[in-house]
Amino acid sequence: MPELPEVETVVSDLRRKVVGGRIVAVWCNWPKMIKDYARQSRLYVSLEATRRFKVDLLGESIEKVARRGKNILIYLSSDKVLLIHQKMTGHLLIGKWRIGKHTVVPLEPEAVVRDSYNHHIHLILTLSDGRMIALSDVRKFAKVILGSREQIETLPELTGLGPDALHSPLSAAEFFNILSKQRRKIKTVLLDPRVVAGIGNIYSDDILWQARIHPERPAHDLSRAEVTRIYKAMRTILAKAVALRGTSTSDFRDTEGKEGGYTEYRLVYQRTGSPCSRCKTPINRRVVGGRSAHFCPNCQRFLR
DNA sequence: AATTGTACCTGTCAGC
DNA sequence: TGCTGACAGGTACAAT
Repeated sequence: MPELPEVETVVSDLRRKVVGGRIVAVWCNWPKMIKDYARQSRLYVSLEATRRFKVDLLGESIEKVARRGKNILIYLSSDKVLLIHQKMTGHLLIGKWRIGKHTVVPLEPEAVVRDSYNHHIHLILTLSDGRMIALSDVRKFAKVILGSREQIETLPELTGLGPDALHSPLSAAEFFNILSKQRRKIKTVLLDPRVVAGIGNIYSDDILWQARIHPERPAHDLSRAEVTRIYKAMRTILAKAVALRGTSTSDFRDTEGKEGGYTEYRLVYQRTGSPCSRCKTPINRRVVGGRSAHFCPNCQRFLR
């Protein structure tokens, strides 16, 4: 779920609310979400590693928070870093809960109480002032990795990331050079974090609609003018979505349980059948690279 | 080497 | 009402 704007929203919340905090307790009821930095691709983590994860976090202070693609990096004292990836349905919430034997009961804030996320909280870091950072995830795809700064920053999923879709100094000309090496469909290429980091299914659809490019056009066939349109759309749409604190088409919420404001400005994502806001042609949906693509068959023609 | 398919999970919703 | 299948924001790895 969370794409660049949603992760950026969560990161800005963390910076404002928990930097300076000290971790005094760690609770987890889904050990598989804790990955070993040395074997981060392996599914299973030993009980020993889980125990060490908790012990290593105790007493650590949160010094700064950064975003790398869709990864959240929480820099701690003692030269440690906690990496969190929310994947499809992860939510980072800040509040207070009562941790029972089998349930987590929210004490505050009010906004979170009404939502079902409490039932899917699997990790809680308690700060010394009593507030908690909770990671909720219905589908349990989210992952966390704890290691030294060196260990985390050299993880292949970070070193292998392409330039940041919003904040990298990447120029339109450089973007053209990158895309000219890709024979895959442009929609698939935009979704590949090793090519460009931060774009997911919502914004890839909106970017391609804004740029008037069919999602199945091979990336290397795009002209300089077409790539420039994609580049400009990528920057403006992501900046707008960040300013509006993300999209809640599905269930994205910020750390207080509030929805994002970009939802009503969506151009095509999940608007199948609705009239295109440029030409009134009904929006199409088609599976591209295993993901659903929404586009205007008139504005975004395959042949130009 | 590049590209496509599969796995990881649970929930919701449409259709019968 | 209950069942079945499609679909949901991501990405690493296996298979081709």
